[in-house]
Amino acid sequence: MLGASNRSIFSLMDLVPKRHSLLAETTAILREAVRSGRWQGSLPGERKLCSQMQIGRDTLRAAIRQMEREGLIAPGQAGRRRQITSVHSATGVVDRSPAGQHGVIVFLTPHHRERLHETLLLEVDVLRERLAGSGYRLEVVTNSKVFTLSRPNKALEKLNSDFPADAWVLHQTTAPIQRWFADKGPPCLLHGQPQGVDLPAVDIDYTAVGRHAGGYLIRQGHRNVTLVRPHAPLRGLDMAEAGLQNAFSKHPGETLAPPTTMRETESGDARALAESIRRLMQSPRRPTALVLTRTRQVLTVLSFLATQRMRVPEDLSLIALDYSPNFDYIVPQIACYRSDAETTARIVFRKVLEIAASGSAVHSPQPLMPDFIAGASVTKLA
Amino acid sequence: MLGASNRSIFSLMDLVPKRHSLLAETTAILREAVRSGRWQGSLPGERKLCSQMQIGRDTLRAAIRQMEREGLIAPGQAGRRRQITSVHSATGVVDRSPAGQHGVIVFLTPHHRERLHETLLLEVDVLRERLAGSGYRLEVVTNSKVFTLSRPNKALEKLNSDFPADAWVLHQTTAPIQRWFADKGPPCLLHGQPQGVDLPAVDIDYTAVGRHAGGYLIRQGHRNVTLVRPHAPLRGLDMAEAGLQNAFSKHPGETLAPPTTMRETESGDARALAESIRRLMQSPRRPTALVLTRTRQVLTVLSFLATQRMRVPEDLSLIALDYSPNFDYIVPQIACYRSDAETTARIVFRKVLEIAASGSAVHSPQPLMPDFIAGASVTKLA
DNA sequence: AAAAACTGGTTGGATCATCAGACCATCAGG
DNA sequence: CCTGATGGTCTGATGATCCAACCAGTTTTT
Repeated sequence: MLGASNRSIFSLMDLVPKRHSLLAETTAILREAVRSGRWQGSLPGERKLCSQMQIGRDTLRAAIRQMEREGLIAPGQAGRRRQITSVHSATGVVDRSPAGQHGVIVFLTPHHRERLHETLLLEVDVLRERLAGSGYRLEVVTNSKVFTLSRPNKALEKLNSDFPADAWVLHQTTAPIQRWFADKGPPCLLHGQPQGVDLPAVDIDYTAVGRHAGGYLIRQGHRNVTLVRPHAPLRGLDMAEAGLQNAFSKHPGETLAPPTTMRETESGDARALAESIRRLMQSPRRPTALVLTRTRQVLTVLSFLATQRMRVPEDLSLIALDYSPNFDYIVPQIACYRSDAETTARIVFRKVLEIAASGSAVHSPQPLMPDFIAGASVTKLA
Repeated sequence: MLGASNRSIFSLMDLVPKRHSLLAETTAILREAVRSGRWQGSLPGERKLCSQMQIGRDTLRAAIRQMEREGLIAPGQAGRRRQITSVHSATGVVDRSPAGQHGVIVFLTPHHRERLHETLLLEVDVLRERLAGSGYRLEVVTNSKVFTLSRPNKALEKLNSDFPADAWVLHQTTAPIQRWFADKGPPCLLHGQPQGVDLPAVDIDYTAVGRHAGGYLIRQGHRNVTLVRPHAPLRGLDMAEAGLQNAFSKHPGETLAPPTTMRETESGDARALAESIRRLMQSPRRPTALVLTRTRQVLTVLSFLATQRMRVPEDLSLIALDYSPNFDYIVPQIACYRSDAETTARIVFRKVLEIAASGSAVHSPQPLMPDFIAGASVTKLA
């Protein structure tokens, strides 16, 4: 008997207390009330309603805004009461996650699973761990064709029926995918920048990062800078580019030429990037510093420069807008922007849990700002 | 009934959302855990507990204070763990709860979680995913002090009582840890080489890898080779070293000087490794090729050589016994040995499931053999 | 026996959800 | 036209929660 003493009947899951959001509860109750035809035609006034529900007006309005998004209530007009548009529940948003039952969250990413960025990999793992503690299972869908199709609706419907989930986490998704989810898709959280849709999102403030990097390079004396970005049409990249441009255009006391942008080929191939860098370094407008948006670009550029017997930062400065633990193993320490995977995972976890439980969530109040690591890969010019 | 009046069937109560307090939930959960005899004698430390429960320390302490008032827990004393006063049914009465009960598997690794090798990270995630599908939860214990202690028994006992698990996966564990588990520890699976104990293990055949690498270098004309290994006393490293030596000593028709070995400093610091490489390259027995056992060494060596305007493979050939997806982004493609994380995870999954269910498992018949990727980082000498 | 690590206790400052109050422009109805 | 109700927006206050320190003891490790 003693030999079996270590067998545990306890799961760590038992230890994780459930977090409740007043907003989520409010939304659920309000949705049910509208759906069951409690009010005909229009809602009571906000002030009266929140006194009835014993909640603040902000909370009530957040819940109402959410239902507007779901199409249950028409957008409000000043002076008039809100109109109820539909009595039947849109997409059957039933009350979810009765205690003990297992829910499913799907994480959708364009990358191959084996090629997932280590920070993202860690984030997914932490997320999976936490979700398991709250009774949810995380499915990771990688390398789906929905990212390559120009008209992905059919594929998305199929994907959605293949993976019936309580909520989706959409990582680096394109505009058409986001639009489909916003229109008729299941509850979801954007892990990346929204592109013309109104969906809850969690992401880094790439504009601020780009601007900071630009300011730093300017202070270090760099006037000829090139940003290297992947081919993908992601808004985060646009923001980084805009932030960088902004830093150069708004620089006081001196008129600076705007930084240039180099787009990678669609394949993201290392050899192709190396060839582009070679041409760039031989061009008349040879930059003194590169702003890299992906950690893999750091490896490619660094190793390519080595083959040309060029040194970082003497011959070319590098600054990365992303971070990888591998940077710590590179000898001229790479100047970069580091965000904590566990922190991000925790935020995503809370939001996605709320979304899975209530159907949607309030929008993130403030974007994440990573820490700047001043490495030795940027040299100070005279 | 149909003729019922206009009088509303709705009560105002329906509209009032419930307010939950995290503190109340926490107290309830904690109380139940103590009452059911989850921990014997004393509670885990506050910091560990709140990380497990995913709550702040203040919240946890408030809950504990409440239970002190109830008399379930003795008042705390600085320096000592909290004692459970109400000893209730300490007998291992296994209340076989309904099906679907979660088991717990613990994955023990010496590395920081943020520094986990990407292949291992992927493997852990796949393992967690599969285990979740079989009703098990994977807990990852990283950076534990049991790896640095010369006599870790006490710490292991504490660890074991803090994490009651059905089975353990021991990644890169030292001999004393393995001995403790073999003697009185719970069921476990070694993810790495056994060191003087008889425990089920899953690992790569590093002897074969080392021998193959040696043979390949010899065929490419290299006669002066150095193996770079971390400081850790792991048998896998010894095996790789022995395999390499073996290839050189058994080479037919020619008597070769045995390859040398370079041990990293204990910290595994990039700058320290770079300094060692510098000395090595200036020594009279300057090697023509390095055999690297860790992927991070590839990054450090590569980037350090670049600072010296030395090129790979013209000035120094590199071959890695390990693999990282990042190698694909390095321009002279790194010769390396790649093993599939998903395959490894599948094997570990099956074994650990067997161990968790039965307490032991048959020993693995065949060790894993990774694929050799013939990269351009090894040059052919005359 | 000294050093290091861990323990409960305490503090101050952050963030966030929520609330309450105020102001405004708009609209309906007299 | 006036008046009151309505949605839209802003402010500051508050409490729950978290986090990073620091402290003074105790245990563990060397």
